[in-house]
Amino acid sequence: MIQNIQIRELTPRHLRQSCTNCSLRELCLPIGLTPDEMQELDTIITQARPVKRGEALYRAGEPFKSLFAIRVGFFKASVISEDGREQVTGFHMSGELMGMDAISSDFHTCDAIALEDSEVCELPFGEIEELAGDVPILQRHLYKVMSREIVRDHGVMLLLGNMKAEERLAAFLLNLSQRFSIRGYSSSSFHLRMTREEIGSYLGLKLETVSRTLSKFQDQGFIKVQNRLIEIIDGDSLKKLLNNCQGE
Amino acid sequence: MIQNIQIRELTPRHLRQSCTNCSLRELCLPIGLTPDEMQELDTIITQARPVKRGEALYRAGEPFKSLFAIRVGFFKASVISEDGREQVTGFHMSGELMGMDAISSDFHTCDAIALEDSEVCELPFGEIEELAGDVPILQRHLYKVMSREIVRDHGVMLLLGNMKAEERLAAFLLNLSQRFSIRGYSSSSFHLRMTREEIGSYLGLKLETVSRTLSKFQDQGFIKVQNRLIEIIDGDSLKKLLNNCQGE
DNA sequence: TATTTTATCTGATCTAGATCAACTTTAGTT
DNA sequence: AACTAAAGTTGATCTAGATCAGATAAAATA
Repeated sequence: MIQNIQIRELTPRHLRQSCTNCSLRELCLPIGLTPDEMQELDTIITQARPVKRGEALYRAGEPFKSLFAIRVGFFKASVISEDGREQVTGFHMSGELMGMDAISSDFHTCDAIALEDSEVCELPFGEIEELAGDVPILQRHLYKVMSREIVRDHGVMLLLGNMKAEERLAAFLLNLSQRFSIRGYSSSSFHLRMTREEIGSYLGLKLETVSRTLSKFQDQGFIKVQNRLIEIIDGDSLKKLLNNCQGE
Repeated sequence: MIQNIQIRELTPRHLRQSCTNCSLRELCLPIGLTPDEMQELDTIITQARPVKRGEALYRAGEPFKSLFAIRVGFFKASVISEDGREQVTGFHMSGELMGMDAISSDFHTCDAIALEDSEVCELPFGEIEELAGDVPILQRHLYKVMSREIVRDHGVMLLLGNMKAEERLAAFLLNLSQRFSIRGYSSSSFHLRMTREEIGSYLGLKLETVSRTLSKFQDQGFIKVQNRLIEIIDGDSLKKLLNNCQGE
């Protein structure tokens, strides 16, 4: 089930904790560190950095220095081929870690673009790595986060390789819904931060198909669409659409 | 360029070194360990395990204990949806590491099936992890290998989301060719270990389309196809096919 | 507020690749 | 070697989604 692939360690409770500095406590790093270890982690992490809508957090080809944890906001990650075609590889929201693709070559391989005014914590990878050598739970956590990204990518491959347009859109909406819900936002009503074209790029569809399919869902009474505001009226029907493609 | 995404640290020279035990020396772990560290790594790694063609190395849902390094042979990794549709997420050959997707949840999320008689080294993850805490170069290497998998997956997304059937097949053949070449095998003549259906699953195409496209390439004089034996006659034309989709 | 510019929707076609079907070849098995 | 099952090829159709085109509508900017 594509909408369950995005397993999270975040819970609304964690999000609700006060977040005085840019610590990862509330973000994406493990519960279970000692106060000392926490302290050390905090010293590594630089001040929160704002990224305005439309700005790049990093771009493919830039040298890799840090991972980034999204504190608030919304990003797209995409690979651009030389002729300018864009493949969106993911949409990322608060509490998620970006930039792991860059570890392998020491250069970023994607662009990361803010789709709304955002704030990130910079995690200098060298220092994180060093600390991880001393703090097994942190090391383990990094492996898990990277592994989760791999699992997520496999889910997208399944979607792109096997699903029909309606199934892709349904999976996409349910996945967003679930992720907003986990962060304490409404699961039934949310604002799309991306264009139809970006959705299409992610789902391997043209923007017209995205638009048409959303309209169709609206006609069927599954959702209500007002430009980028989505209201999910009948999530069960959306899920059924997905099951048709997976469960017998 | 899809065929360049698979960056490797292996060189034919490494492969040609004698390989007395199942050590990772020749496989996929870093050059640069001290003899002592090597020693320690060797003690962790259990005896080479044979996997017969058709057998599963592991299956989705099984508890995760170890990563596997392919010593010799060829595997496919795939996610199976409940209705039985298969999405092949990758083909893996000697020197590659499998099972990293399982770290996130402690359960395997893919099936790994041998496509020819193979041999793997089992790397108990708990112990590897522990050793990595003491051996920064090993730790770094693990991060890199996982990151590389993420990059590879993004390449597949680009392929599935943006490319036409001919482009996909061309990318696929060139990628295989390159990987065989790196391992000291011919880059211009190789045996496909997988069925047309498995190729299709990986590339998001039906087996008929795979078959037809291979025939077309043969008619155009790009390749020679004799069942599963592929001979690349005009690799430049294949590359040009790819450039059409990427370079302007 | 007026004016661009950019995003979205919807209809009318077109087409790449899926689907259906029949046949051939290869590989396993007795 | 004969037999069976599995894999591959090729042709004929069909269709989901792409493409092309024009009309709105929203958002950014002057």
